[in-house]
Amino acid sequence: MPTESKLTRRLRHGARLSERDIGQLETISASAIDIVASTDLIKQHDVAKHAHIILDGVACRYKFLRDGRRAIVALLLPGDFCDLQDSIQQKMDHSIATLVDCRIAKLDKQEITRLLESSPAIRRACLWATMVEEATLREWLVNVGRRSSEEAVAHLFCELDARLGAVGLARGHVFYLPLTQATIADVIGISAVHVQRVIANLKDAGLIMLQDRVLVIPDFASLAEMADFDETYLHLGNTVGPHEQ
Amino acid sequence: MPTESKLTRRLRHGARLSERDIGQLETISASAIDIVASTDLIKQHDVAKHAHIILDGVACRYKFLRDGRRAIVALLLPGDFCDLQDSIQQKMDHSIATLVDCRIAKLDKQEITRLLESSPAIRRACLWATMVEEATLREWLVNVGRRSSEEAVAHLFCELDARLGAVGLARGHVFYLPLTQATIADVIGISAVHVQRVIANLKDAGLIMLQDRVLVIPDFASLAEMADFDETYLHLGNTVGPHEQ
DNA sequence: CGACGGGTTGAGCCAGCTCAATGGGCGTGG
DNA sequence: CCACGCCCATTGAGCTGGCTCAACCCGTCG
Repeated sequence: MPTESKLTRRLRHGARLSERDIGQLETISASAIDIVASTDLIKQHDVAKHAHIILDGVACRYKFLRDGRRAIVALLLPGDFCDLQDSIQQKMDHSIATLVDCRIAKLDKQEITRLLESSPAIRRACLWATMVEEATLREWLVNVGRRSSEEAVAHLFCELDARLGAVGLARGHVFYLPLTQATIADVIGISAVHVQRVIANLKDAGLIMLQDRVLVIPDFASLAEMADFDETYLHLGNTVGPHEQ
Repeated sequence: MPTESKLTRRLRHGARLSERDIGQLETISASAIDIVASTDLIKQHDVAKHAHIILDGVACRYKFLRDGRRAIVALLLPGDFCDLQDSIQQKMDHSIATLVDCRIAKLDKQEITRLLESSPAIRRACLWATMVEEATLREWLVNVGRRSSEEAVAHLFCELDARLGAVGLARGHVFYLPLTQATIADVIGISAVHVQRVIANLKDAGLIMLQDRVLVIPDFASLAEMADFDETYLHLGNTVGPHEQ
């Protein structure tokens, strides 16, 4: 099945899905709509009416401080839920925006409930996704709080490689990196110009190649080593699905 | 009821609990045991066998980097669950340790299941607690990534005031602060020496008083203002329970 | 009484910041 | 088709918040 959606590919890592489950997910994926870059899906203080699922492109959760500083607190990649739990909740404590053109499925509360009640495997997969998201937040906190900027950027690249690889968007440690330096800066908590210098250093050290948004990690082990990257927190372990092709 | 446990007090913020629910929670609370400071409850890479609930004292989630740097990624206060979801999960991606002497309830998987299935209100409260934890992680990420060290420490104090207040451990913006400067440093991602200077500045500015571990916030609004503290993310809004005495 | 865990203080250093200017790619309007 | 503007990356120069190292102090506990 060459057309299996990113959502299915992602959730396969969280639970063993039946044919019927996959059918469900594919139906949802098929309903996705296009949304252009830099659109807010939900704004802080709004009440979430639907959940969003990214099928193509990249979005982020972010917060602004009064003086305009921005912090990005999550990157949402294909296969990721944006607000499974948030949509149950009351007021959003952050905003969500697309970073590039995206294809996104929207589910209202009813559809979410129906999805969650349709099968234990799907429920398990969604719970898994939530836990992975929380674990990722913790790892980012380490990244921002205790790693040098070079380690932090390297760590981010390792994480993206793993996460994109898990949905088939990275092969052989080569992938399209859809982030501007300013975006990376707001993820790591440093300035945009410093991102530039850090990337230059990583290039000089031969740890990465990056041109026209294509990132190549020639020796993943070295990069992971300098970044202190340990992918346990992504919990991709129980990969069940086919590593076809 | 002067002896209502911190667990009950905390979960009241997440759902309207019945007498029966409270009975459950009080039974659990009564089974708590004492654990001395600086004990690991669970270590990274272990598989969680039980969930822990803090009833007294403070614990933290933390991670070490290879070179010994430490990052604290959560503070666990009375009424907090340590690992509701983790205990469903496989390998821990972080450790949990007590920071001071604690009273802690341990639940094995069976007891967790029984608790969650005992009532929808309790289920809702636990879901709420999980979402608040995630929201707190996001706010910390902002703190560490985009706030100055003074703002960050001030923000932490505001958060602790709100969280401790929610379980009756802070009154009139005065509370016992059970953290060493080194601990605060690992929360904020700065050095212990610098914590000292930051606290000195906050004192000089008249924003806090701190002596013998007792923190007084004479003018909460001012501190919150400089810290850019907005307590939405703690979702204490739907307080239902009695604000007695 | 010595050791140890915290807090406090000083001095010098450096990672990462700000400000500023430059250049390329691309879309839009004339 | 060109010109303009905008977004993004790049580079230089000087500044500073927070760091490290190193004392020293105090209270507590064995």
